[in-house]
Amino acid sequence: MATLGDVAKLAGVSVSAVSRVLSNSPTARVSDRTRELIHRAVEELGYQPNFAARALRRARTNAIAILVPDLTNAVFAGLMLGVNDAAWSRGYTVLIAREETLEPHPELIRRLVGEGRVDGVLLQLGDATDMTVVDSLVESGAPAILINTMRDIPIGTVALEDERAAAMATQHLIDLGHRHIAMVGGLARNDTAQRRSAGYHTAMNAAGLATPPEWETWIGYTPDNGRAALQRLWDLPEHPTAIVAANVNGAIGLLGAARRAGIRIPDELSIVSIHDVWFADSTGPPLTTVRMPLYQMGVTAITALHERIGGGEPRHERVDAEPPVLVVRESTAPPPGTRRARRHP
Amino acid sequence: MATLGDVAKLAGVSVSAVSRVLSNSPTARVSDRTRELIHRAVEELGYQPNFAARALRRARTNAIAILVPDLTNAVFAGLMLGVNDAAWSRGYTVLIAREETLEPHPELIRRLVGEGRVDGVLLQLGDATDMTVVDSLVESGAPAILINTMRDIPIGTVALEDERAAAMATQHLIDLGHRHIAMVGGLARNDTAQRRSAGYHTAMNAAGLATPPEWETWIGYTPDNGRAALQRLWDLPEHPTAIVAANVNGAIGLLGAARRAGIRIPDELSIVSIHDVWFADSTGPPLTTVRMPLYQMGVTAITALHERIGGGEPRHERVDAEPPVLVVRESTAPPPGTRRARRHP
DNA sequence: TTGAAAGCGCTAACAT
DNA sequence: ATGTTAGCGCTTTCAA
Repeated sequence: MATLGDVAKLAGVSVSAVSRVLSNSPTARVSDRTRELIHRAVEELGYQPNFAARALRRARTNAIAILVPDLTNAVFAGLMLGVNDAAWSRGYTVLIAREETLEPHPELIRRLVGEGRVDGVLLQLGDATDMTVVDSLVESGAPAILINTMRDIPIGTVALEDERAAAMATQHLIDLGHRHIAMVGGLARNDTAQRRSAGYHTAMNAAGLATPPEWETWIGYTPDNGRAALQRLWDLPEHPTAIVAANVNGAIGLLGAARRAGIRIPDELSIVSIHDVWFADSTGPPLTTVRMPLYQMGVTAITALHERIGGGEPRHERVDAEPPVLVVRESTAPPPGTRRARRHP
Repeated sequence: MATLGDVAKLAGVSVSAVSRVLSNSPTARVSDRTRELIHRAVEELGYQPNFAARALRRARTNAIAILVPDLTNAVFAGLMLGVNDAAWSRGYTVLIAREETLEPHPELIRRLVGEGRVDGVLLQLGDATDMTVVDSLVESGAPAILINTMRDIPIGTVALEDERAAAMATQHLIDLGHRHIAMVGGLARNDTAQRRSAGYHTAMNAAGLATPPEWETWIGYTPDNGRAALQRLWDLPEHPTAIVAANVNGAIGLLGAARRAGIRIPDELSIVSIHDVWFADSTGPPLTTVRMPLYQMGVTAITALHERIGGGEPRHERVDAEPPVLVVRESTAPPPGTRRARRHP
């Protein structure tokens, strides 16, 4: 590999001249002739700056890491897209790690940031994540952004309009004529779960509908959790006619469990979920969802991290430039007994 | 951040002693007392070796990159899992990039490897990828492994048992009694598409069944491609009663197109796909698939890349320790007219 | 067994 | 406008 020195020698100038030209800072005053010479030499040698040397010298790697609990989660995939695009366009490369990879969370972060492998970290907490991570992150002072989180801590956070999305989903069911609507939520300690629950309650209250506590589950966002939630709801003496699923993965579990239990969707039970995924129109039946601006959240997270790395104060951002949108498919319909009447009023 | 020098000073020894202890090479002979002193100092200062300095000195980053055409593809997600686990357990961090990120493929790779950001690259070619990439990769001499590829080129490759999987899928349909079986394949220049086609033909020939060329499409692996393929097959005077989809994403498109066209699955048309994804049991109807060892392929790819980085010759690996397995769900059934008879012989 | 010292390739302050 | 030079933090001869 050619080095700066090689280029300098070939061009017949000093290394600092080459460095100045290549990092073309506006303050660097170089004659056109020299610049020309250098560019020619760079071309001829196929010179590429050495990443490690540069990183060592500048104490900056221009790399960031994103830590997610689950690489196969389609919701995170949407997020990743935005993160990736925004990161690369700002000159960052993206390092990816699954949580519990190799070592517990705080060690991982300490290693990544402490060894100077990355300039900052994007962190999507999982249900299983030990919450002390956040404390140790705060303590470490490393530039980091918590994704899908909105909490008053001295780390940056970005979150979606969860409450609004849940209210929209709930309202859609109310508009269809449902009065018995359940909420299949996330873990109670998860702050998105809290906000989505709040949105559900807001919409229900506004419509004057009851929300008995046994109609709200707090099990989690996975397909398995969704299955468990349906089980629990169906063990109740009275069943809801519709469900708001706080997460699309849970909704998919719900769908599978309903199929196995012989519950017809949407005839007997309507389901609407928060988060849209690309295969939502191929589930059985195609799932009605509220699409969230995940790509945009990825972009916002990188922007925030970039600022933080540059020395900015931690901020708490809500991604609201693009509103949630209801995508009506075939998993929602008027409640049993009212269909015909409503369809042909 | 504490440096080696800080540790040395605190321990009252030289930096070289510290370096030797921390990189604990077997040849390094250090007294127990010194070692003890050093460890204590490391502990006290919370020392972490600087990544850039080490990389500069050793001309090794212990990072690898994986380039995929599409971050949201669930098939690649399965692969990523294996790659990630295997990489971290060997001490590599994983850098991820979507193809066309920022710049065309060869530049990207040149930058990643040429600047010494990573020690090697894992590359999943996409349908849209310019094939000159491979040439320029070969020419560059950078350690790289082509995933899902089996070609006689001086770069390592790893591939699955595509032919076998396609034959299994086809045989499943034959066993159900189908005689008119179509193949919805990938692009002809894609070598997995060729192998899957071959498997289909093998099974069909062995059963003495006809494979008219118009019953084999070569459009591509995406859901859209799947929709287009169904369209084309249904424009034919005679329809197949079953389809082997060379890729699960295409199969999902097929499912959607069938639903929209009012074709009942599996009653009128059976569909089986290659590659299983986690939501395959929630599609409408749940999709019969042939599951491939994607995780294992990721592990194999990292192993091969690691060897290559260590100076080994490029090898061409087939991932066959774990055979493909047929996962029968509800998208396949005996052909129309034969169901009752076969179910109750 | 331990230490001194020479760089790895680059940037930036300083000198010319 | 251009060149010289001192490190960034680490590994690794070489000497003691």
